[in-house]
Amino acid sequence: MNNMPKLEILFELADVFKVFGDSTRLRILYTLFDDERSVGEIAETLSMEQSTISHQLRVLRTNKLVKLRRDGKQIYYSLDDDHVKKIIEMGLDHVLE
Amino acid sequence: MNNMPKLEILFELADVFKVFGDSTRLRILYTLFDDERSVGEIAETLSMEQSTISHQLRVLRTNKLVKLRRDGKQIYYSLDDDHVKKIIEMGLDHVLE
DNA sequence: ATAACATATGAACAATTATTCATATGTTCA
DNA sequence: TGAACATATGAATAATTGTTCATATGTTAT
Repeated sequence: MNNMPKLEILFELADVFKVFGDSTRLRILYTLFDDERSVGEIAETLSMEQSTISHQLRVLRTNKLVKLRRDGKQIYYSLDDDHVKKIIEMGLDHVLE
Repeated sequence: MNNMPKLEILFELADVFKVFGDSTRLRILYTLFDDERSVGEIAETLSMEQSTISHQLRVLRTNKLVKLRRDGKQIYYSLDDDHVKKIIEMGLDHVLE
């Protein structure tokens, strides 16, 4: 895999890593590691403002890292992709070595 | 792997992803995928200022993604870690799917 | 229809960061 | 020693971004 991807792909790639490059978003993703959670549950778990969580969930959704399901008044978010866990664990390997 | 790491680790993890979250740094890393290169070679390959490359190499070095070797006037950089390729390829998988 | 609740959104602000320019440091060779 | 070259560094600037506050949208039950 020695060929540099096209610039356009590189920008997308950088954007994906940018999404992982924020501790709030990482915490949200970890909250969703096992199960779906509503926005309120996530906010309470992390002791952060509902608005902050909602904004960041939008970033995660735009980048296809989480998906959502509406159930009545609540909206439940869950991981959208198996890559998510793998990418995080790869990064963790690097950090912990 | 359902346990959320300590906050301190999460910050470090976010920092690592932040490093990958910039297209210039990704391009530099790709330039080093196969072989070491001097700062000047990298700058010329990417058609970017020597100073820009040097600044970003420092970021990469601080985060242990590249290492360096001096040879005369030139300094040759190379990937420091097998994780680097793997993390990038994981991200690329996500982008390309 | 209206109240109560859950979530999303827009504007504003503070903080971070990538790049450039100018210059400093370090190395080689005459 | 001094000139030429390679790389690093500091300051300045422009752009991006995370959070908060206030409010809008959407849903349920009465």
